[in-house]
Amino acid sequence: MQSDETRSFRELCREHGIAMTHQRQVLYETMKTMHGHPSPEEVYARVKRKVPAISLATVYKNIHLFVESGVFRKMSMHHGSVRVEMNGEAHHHMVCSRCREITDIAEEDLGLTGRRGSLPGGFRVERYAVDVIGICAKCQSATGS
Amino acid sequence: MQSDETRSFRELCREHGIAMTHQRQVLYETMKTMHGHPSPEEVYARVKRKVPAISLATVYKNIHLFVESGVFRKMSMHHGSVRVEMNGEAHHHMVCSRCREITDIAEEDLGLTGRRGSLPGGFRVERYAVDVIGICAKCQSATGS
DNA sequence: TAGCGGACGATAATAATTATCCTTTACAAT
DNA sequence: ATTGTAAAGGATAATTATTATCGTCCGCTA
Repeated sequence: MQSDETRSFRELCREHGIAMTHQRQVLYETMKTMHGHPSPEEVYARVKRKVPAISLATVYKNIHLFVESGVFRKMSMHHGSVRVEMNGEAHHHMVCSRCREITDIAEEDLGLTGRRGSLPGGFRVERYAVDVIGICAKCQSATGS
Repeated sequence: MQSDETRSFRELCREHGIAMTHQRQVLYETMKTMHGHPSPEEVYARVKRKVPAISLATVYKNIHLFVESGVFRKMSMHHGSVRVEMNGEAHHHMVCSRCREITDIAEEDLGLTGRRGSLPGGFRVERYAVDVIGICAKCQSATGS
């Protein structure tokens, strides 16, 4: 007997040309429930609850695999470590230069219009990653500045 | 006797409230001559030619000090290590997702229009940091893809 | 279901950065 | 100019994040 989740994950793996394993499935489903920009260590801690014997190396290897095969997106990092993007919508980031907190902002709320097509030097554009650097509301009220 | 450079660096230090040392002066003047986004190791290698006894730790400590006190700007990193921005003009970055090379692009060449003022959540905007993710010309011709 | 290549787990190794600790220097007050 | 003190430098140990290695085991195709 095979659950719906397992069946669809098996298909997802096939689409992306990777083998389906128990660890990968738990990893994938755990990550899907996480919000924000989890670090490998945070993912590891969560997955360990379901698969206690899992190795941190496996978490790293599969996060990379997911990113390379396009299952998840790696975000441009302002944290000190690799982070994965759990928000599937087109969006960008507001980075507080004081407390380093990173908040998502929807692309339409940003009101940015970029030139599509090609850029100087024959660079082929895949996507834009915009970081808005500034001061978040919390830090503004904290110091009054 | 004191050279003009030394005199002005002494002033710079005073303005930023930091002590003036020989190592700091050489570090500062060396970095000013470097282009692109040098890594601490690269800066270290260069400075070593002038001050062979300098320690890598000193380079790190002072790069941080320069960034914190506003002498130089830290760039959002897509390299694996901390980089300092040596281009004073308003510009953004094109990041090759294949070879990781980062090239500057002038703000006007990017042709983006941003909404100034405040964003959702009361976030006060200081500046935008745009990374254009894509494939550079070299990697395009290398694989033909 | 057999066989093989890839995946897993444990852990060593590496890279980047930071902390420690002792010596030396810069700077302000004398 | 002299000196006291806090900060800076140098050497290196420690830490953190990540990757490589390697023997064993499992998923997938024939």
